[in-house]
Formats: sequence, C-alpha cells, structure tokens
Amino acid sequence: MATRRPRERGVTIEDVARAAGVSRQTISNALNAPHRLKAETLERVTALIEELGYRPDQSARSLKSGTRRIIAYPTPVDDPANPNPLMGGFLEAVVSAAGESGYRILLVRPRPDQSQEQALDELLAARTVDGFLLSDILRDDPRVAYLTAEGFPFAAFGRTEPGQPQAWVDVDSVQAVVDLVGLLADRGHGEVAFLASSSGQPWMDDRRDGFRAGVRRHGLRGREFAVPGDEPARVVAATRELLAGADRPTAIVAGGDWLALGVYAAARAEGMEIGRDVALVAFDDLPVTAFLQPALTTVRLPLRRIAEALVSRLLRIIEDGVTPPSGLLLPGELVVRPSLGP
Amino acid sequence: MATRRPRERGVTIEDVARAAGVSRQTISNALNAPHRLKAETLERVTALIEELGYRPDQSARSLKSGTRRIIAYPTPVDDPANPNPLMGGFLEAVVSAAGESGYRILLVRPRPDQSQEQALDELLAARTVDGFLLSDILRDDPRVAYLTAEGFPFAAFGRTEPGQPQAWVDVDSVQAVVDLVGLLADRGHGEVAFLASSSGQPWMDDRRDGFRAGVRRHGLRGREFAVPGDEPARVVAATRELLAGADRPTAIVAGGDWLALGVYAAARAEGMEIGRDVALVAFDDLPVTAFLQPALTTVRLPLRRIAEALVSRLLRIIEDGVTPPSGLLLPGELVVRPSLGP
DNA sequence: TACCCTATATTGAACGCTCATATCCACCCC
DNA sequence: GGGGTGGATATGAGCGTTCAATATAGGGTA
Repeated sequence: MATRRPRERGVTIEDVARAAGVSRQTISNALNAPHRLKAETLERVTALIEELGYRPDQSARSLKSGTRRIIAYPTPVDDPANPNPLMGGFLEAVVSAAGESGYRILLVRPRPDQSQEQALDELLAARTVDGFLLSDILRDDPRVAYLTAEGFPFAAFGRTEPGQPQAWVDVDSVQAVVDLVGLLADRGHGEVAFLASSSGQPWMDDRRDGFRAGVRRHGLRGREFAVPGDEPARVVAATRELLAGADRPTAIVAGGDWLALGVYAAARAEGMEIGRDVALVAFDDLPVTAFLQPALTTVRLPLRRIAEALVSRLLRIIEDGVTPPSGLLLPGELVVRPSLGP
Repeated sequence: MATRRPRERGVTIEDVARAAGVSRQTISNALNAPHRLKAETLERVTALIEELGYRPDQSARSLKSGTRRIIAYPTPVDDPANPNPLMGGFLEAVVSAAGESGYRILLVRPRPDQSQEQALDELLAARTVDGFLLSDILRDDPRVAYLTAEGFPFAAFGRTEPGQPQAWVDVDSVQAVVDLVGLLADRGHGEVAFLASSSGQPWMDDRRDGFRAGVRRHGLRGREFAVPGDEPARVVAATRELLAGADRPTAIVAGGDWLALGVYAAARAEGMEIGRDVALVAFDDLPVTAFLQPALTTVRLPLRRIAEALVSRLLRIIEDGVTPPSGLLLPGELVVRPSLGP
C-alpha cells in the first residue's frame, strides 16, 4: 500500500465556533436545528459559516450518526456486443432522484476474485453505505437473498421472491406485450411470431409470457423463435430464415428493439418492407430506432418514474425502517409508429 | 429532515481485541502493518477477524486518516434523444480500474439550483471524496478551473489548458480522422465532405480539425456541413440535401457514428448505396452499427485503456502528490469495413 | 556489567462531529 | 421571595479508528 499524504484539513466546527465566540454546539444547531437559535445568533453564525466556507466533515458526521447518505448500485456487466444504451439515462435518473434527498450513488463491481455477495458484504460490513439499489434481478438472485438474510436495506428494479422484502419496482411488461399483440389483432393479423434472444436476460421471460397471454386472449396463432445470442449477425441470420420460410408470419413481436434492428436488416435483405409485408412491434424504445424507416412501434420504459420509485422506497426503509408490503408495477408506454402497418 | 434510525452497530475493533486477548492496536496492525506482529499472533488474530467478520468502519478510518478511498465522477447529462451508448462500458471500465486499487466511484450531479462548481465544492468541502474524475471537458471548463484553484486532485478525460494540471487523457482524434481521410485518398476520392453536428460537443472540434488536416495533407477538396442538432430526423434531412445536391461528394466523413446512421438512412431514401455510390467513414464504433449494411468503417475508442490511465494518474496525485507533467494521448483504433468502398 | 538496538505489544490522544445533559438567565406565578 | 418554566447556549462524552509515544523483553556489543 502506497504512502498516503493526509489531505490538508479544512475549516472545522471549532474554527467557526471560535470565530463567532460561541460553542461548537451552537454551530451544529445552526445547521441541524436552526429553530433553537435566537434569530440574531443564527444570522451571525450563518454568515460566518458562509464566509469561512465551513462544511461539516462527512466522515465525522457519519461516524457519530451511523448514517452515510450513500446508496450503492452494483453496476450490471455490460455486454460490449450489446451495451445497454438506456444505462446512462437510468443512472442519471437515479442520481437525480437520490440527490433530491441528499443521497449519492456509489458504483460497485465485484473484483475478479470476488463473488457478488462478497462485494456487497464488503460495503455492508465496513458501513460504507446505507442501502443498495439492485437491477437486473434474477430469479433466486443471490444478492437479494444475501441482503434479505442480513436484514440490510435494499430496493430492486425487478421482482423479488414472495418470501423476500417486496421493495421492488418493475415494468408491467406482460401487460405491455399483451397490448402490443392487441394492436396486431386489431389490424387483422392472425399469424404472429415472437422473437427472443436466448442469452438469458431475466426480463425476456416476462415479455414472452406477455406474448403467450396476448395470443391466447386474442385467439391468434403464435410461434416463438429464439436467436442464439445477441450478436447482430446472428440476429439477422435467424430472422432472415424466419422471413424466408414458407409459413412466414404476418407480424413479428420482437423481444426488444435490439432484435427489431435485426428484423429491419433481414427484411431489407429479403426485399421486404416492414409495415407493408410484415408488421413489427418491439420493446424498449431505444433512441437509435429513430433512424429506422418506417419508424418502430415499441414500448417505452418510464425510467424516470422507476428511478424515483426505487429511491423513495429505499429511503423509506433506510430512514423510517418501513418496508413496502408489495411491489410496484409501472405500466410501459405504448409508442405506436408506422412499423405496425396500416 | 426525517427521523433517522441509527444503523445497528457491527463488530468493532474492540470486540476482536477482547476476544483475542490483545489490544486494539494489535488488531489494527494485523490489517495495516502485519509485519509488526509475531507470526503466531498474526495468525491467531487473522483467524479471529475472519471468524467474527470484522471490517474496519470506513467512516472512523476516514475520520482519522483523512482519506476516503472514493472518487467522484460527475455524470455527464445524457441527451435522451442521443444517449451515449458507450457510457455503460466506460463506467464499468472506470469502476473496475478504481476497484483494483480499492477505490470506489461516486456519481454526482448538481441539483437543479446548483452550479457545477457548487456541486463539486459540496463534496470537496465535506471531505467526502479524495479526487474527481471529469469527462466531457470543455475549453475553459469551469470545473477544471475550480479544482485547479482549490489544488484538489482530479484527472480529466479530455484536454485541459496549458496553465492547468496536465492530468488528462484523451484520444488522438485528430490523427485518427487524418488516417480516415488517408483511407479515402488511397481509394482515389477527391471530393470529401465532413458532417458535423452543431450541438456543441467539445470533441467535435478535434474531429473537424482532423478532417481539415487530412484534406490538406492529401490534397483533397473538402467541404463541411453542420447538422443543426442531433435529432435523427434533422440529421437525415440535412444529409439528404447533401446527397441530392449537384456537387455531391464522393465520400463523407461523419463526425460520429450517430451521424453516420443518418447518412445510411438518407442514402437509402435517395436510392443510393453506401460504399458504392458514396463512401462513408465515421467515429466511435457504436455497437448498433453492426446492423448496418454494408458495415461501417469507423474508429474505436480504447475505453478500457482510457479508464485505466485516468484512474492511475488520479491515484498518483491522491496518494503520492505527483501531478503528471503532460497529458496522455491514446490512439484511436481504425476499424476498416466495407462502407469505405472497394 | 552497562549499554544500545530490535521486535513486539500497549496506552493515551486525537480526528470532527452530534447526542444527552447541564447551565444560565429572564420571566412569571402564587 | 421561593420556586417553577422555558428559551438559549455550553459542556462532556463517545462514535471506531489510527498515530505517536511508550513499555517490555531478549540479544548483541563494548
């Protein structure tokens, strides 16, 4: 471990107290309980705090109060071949929502030699953070199990198991896909296909379930195709096969916009036109799809609301010790565009 | 402010000391200066630490040592119409690189009523972090000016001014674009156009400079077009105009892959084919471009190396007080694909 | 034997803050 | 005038750690 230069100490509460001719506690009160001070004292002290640029040391405050005002977010591993373009926006929303309440977001990632639980444990045991925000929740997620066992505050983007704290927020993907299928049924499609990637993203299951439910509800004939992996070449190849087949569906529900991009490419290669020869609907509303012609009908995730709900639920647990009795399911927003056909 | 339940205190150094029948300091040494203990004692204490699950409280440690082992990263504002899909990968690389040395990344964002400097100041004055990692550096960036004035450690992804600390890392975009233009010159193009967005991203200037230098070097005729903003519709419209014009260029250098997406769409609309009717090269290597046909020639950013260099420079400053004498310019990686033409 | 040096372990203080408690003072009531 | 009341401020302690200073023993050296 390298030599560490202790950082030059800043102005402390003692400095301000001396300068103001009052005690430490009065300064502390000026910041934490202003109503306890005489108006005149408060004004004088506040001016002095401002002038000296005093800010309470976060570590000292934390040590005493046991509270860090920091939330940890284990960053999902980002597949370089299919990065999540919504990550930036989601993080931004989370950081803003947390910031409103004076909390900050700490990014975490297990070291190569560490399990996910170990990485969480390190923060938890060292009392570095007040709670965790989890995303990309798996069935039987080990992180959820661990935090539940420790009784440590967390909120999850994605559903937790029945026995666990229901501090989750999720998008009602099932309903959203049912609605998408409904749009297709309205336009007279009878033969629809679902395109999934088999690379095991947890959310794909819900979307598939939504497809099945939608097909059943509207009495359509539904088939399911799995693309092995997310690489564009494979997606395009698999989709071309689907489009070139004899029993070609009249409409495709893609499990995500990323897959839909492959459908556009495949259709072009096969000399077909989306919206005319085959209808296409998808999920995620990735901004890049705005370059597609015709524009893609898809489902937009309410990222801002998700972030706000996650943070507010987590803070309820941290600050008031109240765990929500049930999860929160937010609706996806249908964005109807011409790929749906006439 | 809401009532705060102090978190249940964990096992402290005192607990371990009592259990081991030694003093606090011995436990502290076992972790921070193991060589000072007799082998036998060390073993016994280490086992006990493990058994009791003791982890030094980060706040207490910070309070005493003045060091936080946390680096702040002000999250760039993400334009929802053109989010940065590389953000996730960059953050991941930064988090990993910092994690290697035991540092964590704290995300920051000014509150609506705050300036950027104020947001930094809040962390700096409250001694919440040891240093800053900045990206999207502007000319005369106020954050750089502020941190320089405070003498506070920072490293920047993007160049700082001559008078300021040269703790920056950047991609040699100028050289990369010169190389791109070289590729076009090799293939006999004489009439090339540069497509920039005028929404003021700081990196666009370098790319434009690279274009100018490349054109000069290779004796080509170069024109420049500015797209007003990043919205796909505008990009496509502007590009169509360019392609439909009488003096259409034979090759286009797009200032970024995002703009190149618009060129593909425009070419299709105009009945042209990229690589045959017009050559196209761009910058960023966004993963989505893998769906484009023909594939795009572009420049890949060495994000992992950038992240590692940034973190190692920052830690040098924080831990050893050594500011690098000059910035680090990393080469972009040319990725040649068929959009370049035969 | 006296002295110093090294290896190992302990003790007291301090980091900067906030909590709980104590003090002071003016005022009011009977 | 004794005693209570309440507002404003001060004091002491302690959060969990590490640093500096100090103790103790054993061994080598003069």
